[in-house]
Amino acid sequence: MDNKTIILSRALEAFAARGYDGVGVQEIAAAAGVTKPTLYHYFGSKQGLLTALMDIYLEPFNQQVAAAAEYRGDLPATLTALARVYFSYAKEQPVFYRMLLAMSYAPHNSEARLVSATQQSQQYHLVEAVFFSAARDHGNMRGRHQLFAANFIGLMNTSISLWLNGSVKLDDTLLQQVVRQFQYGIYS
Amino acid sequence: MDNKTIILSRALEAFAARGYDGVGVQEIAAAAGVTKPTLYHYFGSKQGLLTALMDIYLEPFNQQVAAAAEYRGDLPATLTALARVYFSYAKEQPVFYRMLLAMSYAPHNSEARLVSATQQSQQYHLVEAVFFSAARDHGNMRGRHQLFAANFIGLMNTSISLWLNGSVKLDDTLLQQVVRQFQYGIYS
DNA sequence: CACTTGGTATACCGATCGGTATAATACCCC
DNA sequence: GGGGTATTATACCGATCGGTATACCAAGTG
Repeated sequence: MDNKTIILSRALEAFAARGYDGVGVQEIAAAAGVTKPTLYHYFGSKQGLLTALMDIYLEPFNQQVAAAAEYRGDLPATLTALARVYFSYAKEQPVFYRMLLAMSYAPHNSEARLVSATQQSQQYHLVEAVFFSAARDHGNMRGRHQLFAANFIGLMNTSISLWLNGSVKLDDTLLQQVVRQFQYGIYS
Repeated sequence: MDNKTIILSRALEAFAARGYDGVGVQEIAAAAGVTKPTLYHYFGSKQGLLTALMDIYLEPFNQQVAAAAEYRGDLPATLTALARVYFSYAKEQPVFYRMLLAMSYAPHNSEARLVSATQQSQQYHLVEAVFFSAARDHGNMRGRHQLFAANFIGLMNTSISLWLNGSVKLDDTLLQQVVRQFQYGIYS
């Protein structure tokens, strides 16, 4: 691994463990076995380092979500596909997902939030679009896309959060439970 | 208002807006119109300031939750009462609730998380106990108390989060929706 | 009056913050 | 071998970090 990759890896670990504001650039450089100017050569700034992290890890995730979010008339199937993408990505990149969760709920004016907001809202809109399309087939859902999207993503993140803490197994059983739990409440 | 109260108030605003790590003690003192030694006279440390904030705001909240979490054989009624407490408290103390949400999802080793963890887990256990008791009447719930508690609190927080961003109205209609959305998924 | 007590300010501490100017390497292409 | 280009380290910047030693001052108490 070259230094650039090592820096990214150590930065991710540190940010996920103690938060963007809780970690100094110096510390990341030391953990990566380089000095600060090396880090600044590659990323320009602390914010640039976080942006690079988000770009690298979030892009493939967003693509998978976009693919799973294509609504073809079967809402349960679409939701299951979406949950499968979320669960499998969390299992693939647990450390990054930890950081992502913290940033989703970080204060609105924090530096970390500003960097992550754009790309995360993309995902949100993709999920929202699913419910917007599905409203053609389920009239009683109309006007509640935003709430549904937020609730569905929230439910998935709750399970992933429990899994990250070692409280549950993130398997197909739980996935079906999440989809069912959410779905039954929709039609009411 | 005396200086102690002013400091607490300004600290809450700052922490909620930019996070515990993102705000310096100096800045809080300046916003309160005092100097650092005054702040340290009352709270001893930055962590002490956060602890004082959590104690003051969380104690009445926890008491209300404890009262609402008494299960008397009617699960829908208990959940509705719980949601009512959460919603009304969020409306009463929106700035504090913002800070609380951020801390719930903050990285595990961050200073802010360590301070807030104890008191927040109290609430979590209260809600979990509701489902544990309800499992006597609804056998199919058995063994899933933790997941149910996390999901229910998560659903409420999602709504409150949307409300804090001005996306939804936090009224009785939404409250019923949350309870129903959650409830229908339980019995499956 | 003398004396304590709680609250506040001036001025300072060492450490760390994010960031950089400069220069020395190491490598590749000519 | 020469000339770039990319990568790295030494050493430093001003600012801010959390925290404190000291002393002043107002209010209450004997």
